Amino acid sequence: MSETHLQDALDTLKTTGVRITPQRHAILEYLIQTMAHPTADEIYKALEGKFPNMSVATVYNNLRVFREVGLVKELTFGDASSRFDFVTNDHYHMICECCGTIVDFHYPGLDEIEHFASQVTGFDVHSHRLEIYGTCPSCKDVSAKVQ
Amino acid sequence: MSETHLQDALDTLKTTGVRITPQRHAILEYLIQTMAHPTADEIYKALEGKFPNMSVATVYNNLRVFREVGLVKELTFGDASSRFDFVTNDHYHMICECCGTIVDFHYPGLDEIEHFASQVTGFDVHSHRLEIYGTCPSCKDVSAKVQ
DNA sequence: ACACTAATTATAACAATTATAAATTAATAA
DNA sequence: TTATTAATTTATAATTGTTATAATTAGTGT
Repeated sequence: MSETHLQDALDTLKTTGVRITPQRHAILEYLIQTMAHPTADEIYKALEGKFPNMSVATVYNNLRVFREVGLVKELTFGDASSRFDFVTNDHYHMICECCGTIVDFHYPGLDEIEHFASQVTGFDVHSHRLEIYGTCPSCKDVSAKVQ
Repeated sequence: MSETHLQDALDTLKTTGVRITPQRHAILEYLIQTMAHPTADEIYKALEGKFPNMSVATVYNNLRVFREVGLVKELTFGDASSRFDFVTNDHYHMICECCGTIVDFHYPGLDEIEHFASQVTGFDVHSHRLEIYGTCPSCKDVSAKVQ
């Protein structure tokens, strides 16, 4: 399954005329395999073993390329650095305000609100972004024990 | 109307034990009056005339204070700097991907999806964030003319 | 008006990201 | 397969948004 994701991604690069370098291959592979919505620096550190000479700039450059081609989404929260998410089917993010964990969940698209907003504002709608914030089960446990 | 907003905000500061300084007064006033969802730097520049000696740090510090007290929301998009929004009643943001304009629109809360997500993930839900991206009417006009 | 403490200022530090230029390399066609 | 060429990587410096620090200033309750 993640194999086909990788293959599809590589095909996308090919058809859009983006060269497939070992670094790009590795970054994509890592993004697809991880569940962690990593930062650029985390990706950089994760691939340090395989590519001791890789520059941080390469990670940033390629994440930008992937985003432009639509393979990757950039998530910006309040904190310092962006997180990156390989684009699969539609899903939203539930974020723990205590420990920062991000969990994916699926929900039917919010067409209704998109349509409403378009009517009210006169904008053409392209996309939307939704995140839900709360406390994850394990942080709930911890705070229960502390009390 | 914005008068009462300001008064309410000052009351909130008083009851939470946050000192009311001329700088804080001015920042709040500016945030309430503007429709522009400004960045910290824009606020700083807007108040330069009134407070020639004010430091950027003061703007950042006070925006953090206001956020902690619940008077202000911090909006982080893909671009470099955060934008700040005085909290009134619930509204969402429609953002033009062409020129960056942010327009508010009202919509009944998304309780259903919050509840669903809570069920699926086991999180306690605190809040959510929704933005819709598109093209504003004036950018549509421009691109129509160019063609 | 005084004292106490928090807030402001000026400055430096920091951290994420981007720009630059030289060296390398993937893709293409001969 | 090899030569060519333009894209990519690397190393480094620069930039920018934001935060920390320490000294000075100024609100607020008495």
